[in-house]
Amino acid sequence: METRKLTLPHNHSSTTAELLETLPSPEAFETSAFLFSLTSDETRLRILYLLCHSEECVANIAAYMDMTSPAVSHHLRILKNASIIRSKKLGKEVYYTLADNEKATLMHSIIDATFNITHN
Amino acid sequence: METRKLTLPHNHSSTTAELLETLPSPEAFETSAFLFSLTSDETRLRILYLLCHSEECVANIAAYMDMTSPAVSHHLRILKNASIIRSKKLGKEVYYTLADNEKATLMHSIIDATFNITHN
DNA sequence: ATAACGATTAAGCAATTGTTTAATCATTTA
DNA sequence: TAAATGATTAAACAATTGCTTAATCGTTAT
Repeated sequence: METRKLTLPHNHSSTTAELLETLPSPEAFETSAFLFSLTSDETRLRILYLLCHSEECVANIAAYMDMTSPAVSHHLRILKNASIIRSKKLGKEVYYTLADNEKATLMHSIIDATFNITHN
Repeated sequence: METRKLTLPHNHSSTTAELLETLPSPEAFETSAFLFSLTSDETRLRILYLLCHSEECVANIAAYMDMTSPAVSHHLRILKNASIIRSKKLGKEVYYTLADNEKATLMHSIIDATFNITHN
């Protein structure tokens, strides 16, 4: 395993050098940024918020969002691929809701925390 | 004030209709999505993480990120405009660090919470 | 004063992303 | 079996975004 030796142009403080030793892994940064990207789109955030509080079929989500079903389907696939939501098929309809795992719970609480600040 | 009356195509459950009454405001969705967009870019997330734990000048951030200073400056401006970081000028150098306000604290704790999951 | 250095700005570009439209798949109903 | 309905897929397009390069601004040092 290769580790890059980093020499800063200006050595102002010692904390930064120490910090570099205890850094989250590149994968942690990558997957964290990806999780944030899921809710960085307003449309997707609204869909996810809805699914945090109910279980709905695509047609209803589309009506609620005032969007076409292909557009909604696109966002649902992104959230589903990320394992943030789950789906079940009943007849012709596919019902989506928040998944039951650590990542989904994290996203839910992050959204709630943000709304506590941005509300009003 | 106009409120849109929404009729869902399929009325499966009553919870969704109730949910629509207690929805966060459109502005809350907008500003929340914007906050998430700040850390949805891996580069910006790494910069913000660094500034959560130290105060550094642009040249050092650029060295740490292995990026050009214009590229770093671009991300710093985005974070600064969002009031997540603050800057002070000392001589030729501009030092950046996490801002001291509710939004910045929120972002910091959100990042920490996410790393707790994505780490390993 | 002028040269050097750190930082920012601006223009151009490549890549990514969200939406539209049309077509297809799957299930149910007539 | 054929028509209708809900959902997904795919291609095309517009808009956004992050980075590069070059130019400019501000401060310090020669």
